[in-house]
Amino acid sequence: MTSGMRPVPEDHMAPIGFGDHDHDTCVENALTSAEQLCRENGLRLTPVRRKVLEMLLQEHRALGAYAILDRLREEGFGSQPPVAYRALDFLVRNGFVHKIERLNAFVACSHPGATHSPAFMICRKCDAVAEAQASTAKGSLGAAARAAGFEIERTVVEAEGLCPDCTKKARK
Amino acid sequence: MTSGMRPVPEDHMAPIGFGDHDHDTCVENALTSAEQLCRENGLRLTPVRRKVLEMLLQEHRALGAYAILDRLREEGFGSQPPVAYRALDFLVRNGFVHKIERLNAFVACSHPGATHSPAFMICRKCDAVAEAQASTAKGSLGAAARAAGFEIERTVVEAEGLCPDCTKKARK
DNA sequence: CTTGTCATGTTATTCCATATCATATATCCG
DNA sequence: CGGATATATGATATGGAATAACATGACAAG
Repeated sequence: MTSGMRPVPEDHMAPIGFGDHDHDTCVENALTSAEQLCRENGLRLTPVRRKVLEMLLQEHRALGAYAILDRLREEGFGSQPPVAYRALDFLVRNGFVHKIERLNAFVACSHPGATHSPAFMICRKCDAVAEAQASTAKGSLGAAARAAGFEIERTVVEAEGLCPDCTKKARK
Repeated sequence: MTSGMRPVPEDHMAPIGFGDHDHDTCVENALTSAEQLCRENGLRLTPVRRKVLEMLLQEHRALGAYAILDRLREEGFGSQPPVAYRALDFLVRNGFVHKIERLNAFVACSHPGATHSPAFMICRKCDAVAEAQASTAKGSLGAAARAAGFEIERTVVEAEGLCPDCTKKARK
């Protein structure tokens, strides 16, 4: 995704929360749009890469590299770590997937194709992950960085806590 | 640090950047104040824990658990992973040390004793780490979280980029 | 003294990640 | 077309991060 970036339409930004939605359609759409994005940008969404993206879209949770690897093996792909890591590297580099540093794990991006610095809400109970925009960090951290002479290139913002579902369950 | 928390005086907040400073004194002071904080709060800053804290204070960089472990071995402490991880756990739990998720590594806190949600600036070239305040994330992320019904308990904010020194060197 | 708690030691295992070398498959260009 | 170049996969090995599980020691409270 070195070129062809464009802001994503608002209506695609909406369903990034913990709410219910038509998951099959959601996965379908995401895969189709990923294919198109790759075509437009001369990227190769090879079978392994597509499979890994599909797996991550199926979950709305972070998957570890070895969980991914296990499933790849079941599907008849190579089963050595580099297979998963290379696919993940491609998907992360091109904005289809994000790494959750807190968990050393990966989630599908909620609105690929958009230039964005994501922020994540991670449920410590069920590992669900929701993506939001993190224009925020530019604010006071940006000021601190300017003051210190530090050049920010990338920012990781990850909030840990309880998702709506688990909050409800906890109250019972 | 379950009690006895108090805002840290402004003059202690200042030297959190990348600038030069009298390092020996800085380490000394930090250790002394850690000891006092522990005494006040009924915490035991045992030899291993003290040593680990001292090591982290010596560097102004993140150290991996195994780097720490190596040095512990040299100093005659136990050399199995749990030794380091337990000491680190204590230091993190009580606010003397922070974990840098991006690096799977640890840094000494710049102003322990203060209730704070830290933000970090991490140099991708030399691994130097500076700590700043992250009141920021409460802003737009907080709004997103409220909208989604997500209860934030902790926030990780880590900016990656080039520190002043490495920026200068890069320009040459 | 014994019971409980906290800290440490030790062994083993699991998970995360990458270096390296070999092989295959596109893609570009003469 | 055919060869050069870049990109993708396969496979082996290894290193680093993290924790589970079990045993021992130190010490304070009852």
